[in-house]
Amino acid sequence: MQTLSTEDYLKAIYHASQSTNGTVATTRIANKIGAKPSSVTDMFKKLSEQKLVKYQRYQGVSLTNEGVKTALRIVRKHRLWESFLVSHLNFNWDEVHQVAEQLEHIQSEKLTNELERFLDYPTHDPHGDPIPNRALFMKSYNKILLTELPLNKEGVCVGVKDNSSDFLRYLDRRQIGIGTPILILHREDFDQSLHIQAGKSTLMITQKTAENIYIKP
Amino acid sequence: MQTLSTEDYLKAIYHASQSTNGTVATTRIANKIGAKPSSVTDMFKKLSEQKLVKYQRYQGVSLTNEGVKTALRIVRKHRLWESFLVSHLNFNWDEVHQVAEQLEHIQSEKLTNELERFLDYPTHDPHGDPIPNRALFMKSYNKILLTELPLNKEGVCVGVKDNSSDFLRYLDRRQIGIGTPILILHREDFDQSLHIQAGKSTLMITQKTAENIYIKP
DNA sequence: GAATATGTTTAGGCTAATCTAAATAATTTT
DNA sequence: AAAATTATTTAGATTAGCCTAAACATATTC
Repeated sequence: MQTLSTEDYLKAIYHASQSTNGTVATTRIANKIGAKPSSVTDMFKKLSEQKLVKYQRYQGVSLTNEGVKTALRIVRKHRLWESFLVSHLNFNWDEVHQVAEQLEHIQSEKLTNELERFLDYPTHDPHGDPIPNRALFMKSYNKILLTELPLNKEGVCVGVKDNSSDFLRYLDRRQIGIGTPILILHREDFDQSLHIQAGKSTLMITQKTAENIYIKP
Repeated sequence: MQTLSTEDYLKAIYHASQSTNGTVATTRIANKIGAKPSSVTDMFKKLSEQKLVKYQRYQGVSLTNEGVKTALRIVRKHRLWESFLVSHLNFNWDEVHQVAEQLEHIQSEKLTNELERFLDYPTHDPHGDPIPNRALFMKSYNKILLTELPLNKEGVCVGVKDNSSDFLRYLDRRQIGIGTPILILHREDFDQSLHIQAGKSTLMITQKTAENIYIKP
């Protein structure tokens, strides 16, 4: 049985390790969690005793198999709750994160599994991220960044990299969301800004925006 | 903003004070919470500083108006979640308590209010207890104990006093639930056991059982 | 490769919520 | 109303999770 805090650490380590092939540095987690590096070191030791991470002084941590499982159980709950909030409780995709951060800690296997059934076994959350199933297995689309989409080849928006409220609301205003078909009409060499067709409207977006949109070609 | 623990104390004090006209003794809360009386004394002092309770050494506590409001907000969440679990997630009425104890601490007004809308503004939870509305107002039936129902006068089961899983499952087996019409056919003077008509079946129940069933005459 | 900068850990403290054991107040019994 | 019992509070300790400041490794720069 984990505490709130250890669950937060495991989830943070899991997410951080996705982009770094396994091992994660102390400061990285300190920033994610909002704690000082010294506190993170303490927690690394504690998690290490519980065999949830492998830890060597000055070398960062990596999750053990048990640690990955625990993290995925939390990710599963987080994404199921986000889906519920959007599909049944009128939440917008930029509002769900904070509440799901609380709901992901609720301990009840029956609750999680029944919620999944009630939502009809969703495979992706409102931001396009894959939801682990009961066996903690998930498959993600093989997606690319919008910046990598060839000119005049149609793709579909299947996710976002930046989950901040600011970015998501910006996309709302541009009428870009999960499922929106997108086509690059022109790439401006000068500043890499893109002229795109998104759904029915054509519009201009910056490189920074394009770098945060995932596309299935 | 309250901690998990202060919320538990406020709820416990609220429930205890229902049967004692306001003031509640230290030991009473210690038993409810599962803590030692000395810990309860500490918490009473803390809640008193926050003006959520009135506390005088050796005289027990009573909730202030603010304290009552905070407690009712938690009761509201608890009962809404219980309703959700039973109506949409296939939970039985004896299984919901433990999970609702966790869900009641989730902080999001929007979540609570949207859940209430989604459930179509329920007035009572699966055990027949009234659900405070957004303004924290609730009205309960004027109900009596089954032991007080006159012979041959029909009433309807509208709640239970004992919420233990054992008792609720016993009622399930006897096919007694919220809404079941009940009639006392005969009262045995010797041991106060009752011969009753419950729905379509007639059966025998002990005085102890009858003392834990609420009836609207 | 020595000097500097950056990242990490250790040592020692703090707070919230709990505990045990002893002291004190209130209540009940004789 | 004194004695005995029960309830409550105080004093001092413990644990988890965090902090700051200082010490120590590692990485980077010259």
